[in-house]
Amino acid sequence: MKTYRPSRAPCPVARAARLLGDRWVLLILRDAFLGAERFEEFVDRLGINRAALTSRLAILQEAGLLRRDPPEGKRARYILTDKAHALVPVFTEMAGWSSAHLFAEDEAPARWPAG
Amino acid sequence: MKTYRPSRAPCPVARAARLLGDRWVLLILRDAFLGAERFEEFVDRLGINRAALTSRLAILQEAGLLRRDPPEGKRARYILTDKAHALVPVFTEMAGWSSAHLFAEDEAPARWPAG
DNA sequence: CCTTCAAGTCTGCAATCCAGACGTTATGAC
DNA sequence: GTCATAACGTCTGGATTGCAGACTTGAAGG
Repeated sequence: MKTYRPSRAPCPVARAARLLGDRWVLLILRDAFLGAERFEEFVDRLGINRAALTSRLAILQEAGLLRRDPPEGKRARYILTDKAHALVPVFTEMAGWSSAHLFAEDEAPARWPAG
Repeated sequence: MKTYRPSRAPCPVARAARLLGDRWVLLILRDAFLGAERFEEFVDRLGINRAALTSRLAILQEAGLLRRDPPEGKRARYILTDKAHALVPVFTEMAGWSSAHLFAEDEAPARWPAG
């Protein structure tokens, strides 16, 4: 199981990259911003393998971006913390850049956040 | 060798995640923004494996973020394209969030961009 | 021609990924 | 209460990806 050892590099980009430089972490956060909270919900929406999801959820909890409610037991919800909500502008910038540069002219990027 | 198949998801975050959801890609772009241009320079600064660097440079060229000069042959420089320069605000937001949330109170984040 | 350096390539091994099966505990229907 | 179902993981085996470090190749300098 993949675990999280936070970076101690003095460069903030390097620290962020250790956490955010992972496809699943970015997609899980995206879906969490869009309202996903439960384990099965992430599995269904992302098509992620269950073991991979388990490890990413653990990483995000260790990093303080998700809180498990309840902390033990089944049927938990994964709730975004303030620290995670502070990431919204990063995602917004990323979505803006992506919409401008990763889509062909005849393609319409979906809005983010959705709504 | 890891190759780049761009995402065709309609969600811009999903497309960006395919490209930027990789620790090395983020760090290579960071160093390129800070002036790195040559293969050995990235190896020395990042401690990245040469094969891994080769694959990431190929991905960044396919994605249109780096241009190889000259296109063939040895002793090349890797130059950021306009598309890559447009990513600077994403890195700035990311560095701001990281500085605010990934550093303890008694730690001083290095500035980014450096200077 | 000989050396050095830049820019990869190759090899072998370790970590990670995924599909899919399985286990366990809550929850709701009756 | 008890039975069925759903939620939340764990486990296994095989494929893919990753890395360290040695090797290769071509250009430049002397």
